[in-house]
Amino acid sequence: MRDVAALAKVSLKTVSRVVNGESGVSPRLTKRVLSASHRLAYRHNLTASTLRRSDGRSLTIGVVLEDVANPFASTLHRAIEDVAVAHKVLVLAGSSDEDPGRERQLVSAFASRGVDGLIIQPSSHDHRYLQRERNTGTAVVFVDRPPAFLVADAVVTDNAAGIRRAVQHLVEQGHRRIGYLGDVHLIATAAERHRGYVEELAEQGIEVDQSLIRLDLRGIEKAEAAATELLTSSRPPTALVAGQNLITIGAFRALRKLDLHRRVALVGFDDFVLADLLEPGITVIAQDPAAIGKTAAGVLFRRLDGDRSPWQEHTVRTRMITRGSGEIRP
Amino acid sequence: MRDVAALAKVSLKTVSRVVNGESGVSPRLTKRVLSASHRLAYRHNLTASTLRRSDGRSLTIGVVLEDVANPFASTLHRAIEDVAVAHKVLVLAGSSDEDPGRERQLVSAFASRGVDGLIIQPSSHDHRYLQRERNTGTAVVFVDRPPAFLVADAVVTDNAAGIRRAVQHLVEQGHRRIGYLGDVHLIATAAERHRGYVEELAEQGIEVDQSLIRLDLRGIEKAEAAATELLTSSRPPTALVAGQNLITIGAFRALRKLDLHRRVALVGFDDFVLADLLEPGITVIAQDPAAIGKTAAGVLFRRLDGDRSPWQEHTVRTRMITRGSGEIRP
DNA sequence: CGGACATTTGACAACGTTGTCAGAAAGACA
DNA sequence: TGTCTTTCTGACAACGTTGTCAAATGTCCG
Repeated sequence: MRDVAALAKVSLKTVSRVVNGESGVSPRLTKRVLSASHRLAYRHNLTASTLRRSDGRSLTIGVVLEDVANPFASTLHRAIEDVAVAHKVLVLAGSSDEDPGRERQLVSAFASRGVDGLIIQPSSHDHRYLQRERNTGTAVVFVDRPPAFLVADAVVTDNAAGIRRAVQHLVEQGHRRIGYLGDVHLIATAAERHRGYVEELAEQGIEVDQSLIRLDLRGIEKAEAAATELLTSSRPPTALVAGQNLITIGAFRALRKLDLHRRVALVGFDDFVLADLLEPGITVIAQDPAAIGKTAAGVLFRRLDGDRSPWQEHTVRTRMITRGSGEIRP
Repeated sequence: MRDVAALAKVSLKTVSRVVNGESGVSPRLTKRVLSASHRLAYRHNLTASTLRRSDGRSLTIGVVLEDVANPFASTLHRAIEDVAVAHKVLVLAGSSDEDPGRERQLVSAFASRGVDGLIIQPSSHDHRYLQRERNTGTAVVFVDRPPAFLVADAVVTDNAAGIRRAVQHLVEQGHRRIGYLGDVHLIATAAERHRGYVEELAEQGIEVDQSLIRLDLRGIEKAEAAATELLTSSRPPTALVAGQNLITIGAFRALRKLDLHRRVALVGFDDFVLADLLEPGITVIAQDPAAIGKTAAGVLFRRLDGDRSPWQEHTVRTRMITRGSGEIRP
């Protein structure tokens, strides 16, 4: 910048003004500065700029995801990026692998780099530690799951309602023995979904049969094993509800191996690519990760723009996509 | 830091020494500083640190991907992150959407933030502009596709060899009329794959029939249309090679709709989830994005550690996964 | 033409840290 | 005890910017 100023024969401050697009520099000088900075291939140093600025903005936000390679998370990531780009902001992303310690490390590393805001898909079960970041002016928004022990903005799927829709749909097809395969119960969303299942059965006047429920299933293999167990029991279900992506795939694998995939109904929670190309196509309650990400980023930037309204939980609705597996009658 | 120094009754510089783990601070003072910084909830400001340091390291790298939500790219991303984490480095990620202008904007935004290195999945067809970043000490590594007009480190899949393996496999099953569905030819990897197809046919003594080849297919729909066209022509192929992920899916869709999925063979390039659950399972030439990412990040950090050896192109091998669709005989 | 006012420009300090270098304290040895 | 090392500590400047404030220049009016 000093070199540019020298070449353009103006002061440092004038160059700064031009670079930042501040008003009050005559066109003549602006042009001189621009041509000088172009000739010297000058590049603005945002590190120094951030340090000096009164608001300390780094034009960077941090995103903590369960795993950047997971399709749900990476779609979130992309939606956030699209909003960020429109604000000339870049995205630092990190994977927590469902590990609370890792989540905190990432937040800390982001904070050290002076991010303006954080979007967190939480793994931790206590977010009071984030109070410190908020006090220093960092905006925080949670996605996919609500925060614990901290009142904050969050954008979540309406999990219970989604599962209730699935159960209702199966009852409409004539099912009464509907099994449920759920994820680790400690995860707030998994608990919500299980709650939806229980509530809708009650609503439909069907008694909950614990022998048709398997929880704490992590990954395809566990789900496949649990589904196989249910399906080969003495009083098997005529339909299955899978509480998560990989569980749906595991359940389908089990159905296929037992050659029951055209006789037992299956509705999964969360859509996945190719669900339509399986035989039968898998009926799912689809979440909308892109909408979640877009909403969350929107909230974040509104906070950064000074929005001081009360913290709010935003709910993104699910959509049922019928493809065949959920329309099998008992 | 000033407050910590005051509370611990030491100088600023001593706090700095403790924070950076420099040697030569007595255990007594170290302890005092640590407890003071803990009491004040002090957080090291990496922005200021980067600005002042002689090497200017920001402990951040930038990654330009075609789309962070694309499975191939996000797997790359995750593999890079894992290596970066081990070096206490964070990852800024951005999507170029195959747009050269966007690629340059991202690189520029990363450079402004003082990234130590760049990993680029290129969309641009001229990378001379990166010379400037390299001159300022930023390490650059290309992934998935080689750079153009710039000699640099790159980590790529052995595309031609992979496709040759596919063709060879189909010939072994007795096929002679093998169709090829390829991606936009401007993309270096797509051209490589097409080359592999042509070369292997020559090797096998089969004449190339242009009526069996469709190039420049972008997305599932285009691929499906092209495959349908080939399959319904007067002299249709008995086997198809798909040059990319989405093209494979499009081709499979076409086969399914024409009810030819058990009569015409299909081998796809690049694996995808659930390829094993389709009927028949899809035989693919699998790339290894995790290995590409890991290798690229390894090269990058070696460069940052001072490796001055000549630029090199690293090749990651493909693997054929047979699942049924490629083993259909004519 | 002088004065009031608006616009444009620049000098200087400061952001929070680390590199340099010199000084103080502690230990070793005659 | 005095001197010479060695180890530890701190004062100060500097990194590349931007905020503040005052000075310089331009414009308009009576």
